[in-house]
Amino acid sequence: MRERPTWLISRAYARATGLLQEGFAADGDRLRGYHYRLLAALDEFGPASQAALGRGTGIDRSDVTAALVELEERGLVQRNVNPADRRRNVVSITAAGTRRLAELDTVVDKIQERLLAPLAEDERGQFITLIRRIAGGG
Amino acid sequence: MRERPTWLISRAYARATGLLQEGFAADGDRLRGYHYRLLAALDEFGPASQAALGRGTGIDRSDVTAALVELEERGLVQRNVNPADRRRNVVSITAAGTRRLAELDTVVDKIQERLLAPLAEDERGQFITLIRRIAGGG
DNA sequence: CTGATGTCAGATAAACTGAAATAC
DNA sequence: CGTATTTCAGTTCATCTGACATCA
Repeated sequence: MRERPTWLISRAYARATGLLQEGFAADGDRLRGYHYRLLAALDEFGPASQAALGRGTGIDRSDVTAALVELEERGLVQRNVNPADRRRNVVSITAAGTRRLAELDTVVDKIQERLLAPLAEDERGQFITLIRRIAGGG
Repeated sequence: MRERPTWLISRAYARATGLLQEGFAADGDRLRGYHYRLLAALDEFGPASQAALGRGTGIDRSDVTAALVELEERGLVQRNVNPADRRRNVVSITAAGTRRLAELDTVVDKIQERLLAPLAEDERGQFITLIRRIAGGG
C-alpha cells in the first residue's frame, strides 16, 4: 500500500476544522479560525503591523485586513496609524480581546483533547514537535 | 507559550494544499484533491458503491457524486447500477484511470518529499503513524 | 522610481447542510 | 412504513490572486 501523508494531513485537518467549527459555532459571536489565530498572535507577540501579523500567522494580508475589521467591530483589537510610518497600522489586543481569547482557548483546549485522544501522552509531544517543523515558522 | 496543535495542523495543511494545488495545476486537466483521493481508494480497495467510497475517503456523499461525474467524463472511472441493489452504483477505476493515478502519484511523491523535507528519515515514519491515528480510519 | 502597506473585489477548493427521488 | 443511496442546490471557511492608492 502506498504512503500518502499529504492525504493523511488532509483528513487530520478535516477532523480538526470539523471540531473547531463545532466549538466556535456553539460559542456564538461568529468568530472563526482567522480571528482566533490573530488574537493568539497579538497576545503572544504584542502589538504589530498588519503585514507582520500576516507573516507571523501565515494569513494573507488581505484576509488579515478583513478579519481585523471584524475584531475591531467587536472591540477585541484596536488599530492606530503608526505615526513613524503612516502606511502601517499598529494593531493591539484590548482587555476585552484578552478575555475573549482566554475563553476561546478553553474551547480549543477541549477540542485538542478530543483530537489527540488516539495518542498516548508522550506521543502527543512527539507529534507536536514533528508537525511544528512541517508547518514551518512556528 | 501555549501549545495549539490544531493551529499547527492548519498550517501544515495549508502548506500541503499549497504544494498540491501547485502540482495539480501544473499538470493541466483540472483534477483536484477529491479526484485523487477517490482514484486512490478505488485502486486500493477495488470497485465500491459511492456511499462506501464516501465512508472510506472521508468525503461527503454529495461531493463524491460530483467528483465521480467529473472523473467519468474524463473516462477515468466507470459507474454502473448494481443489479442486486438498484439504488447503488458500482464504481470502478478504468485502465486510463489507473494510468492517470500513477502519474498523479509521481506528482504527489515529489510534493511529499518537499513537505517532509524538514524531517529525518526515521522521523517521517513516526510522523506518518501518528497522524494516521489522528486522521482516523486509515 | 522602487518597494512595502493596507484595502477591495473576486475566484477556488474543501467541507457541510438540507431536501428530494428512488429503491430496499 | 422506515431506511439507505444518489443527486441537486446552496452555504461556509480558508486560501489565494490581482489591482489599486498611499506612503517611505
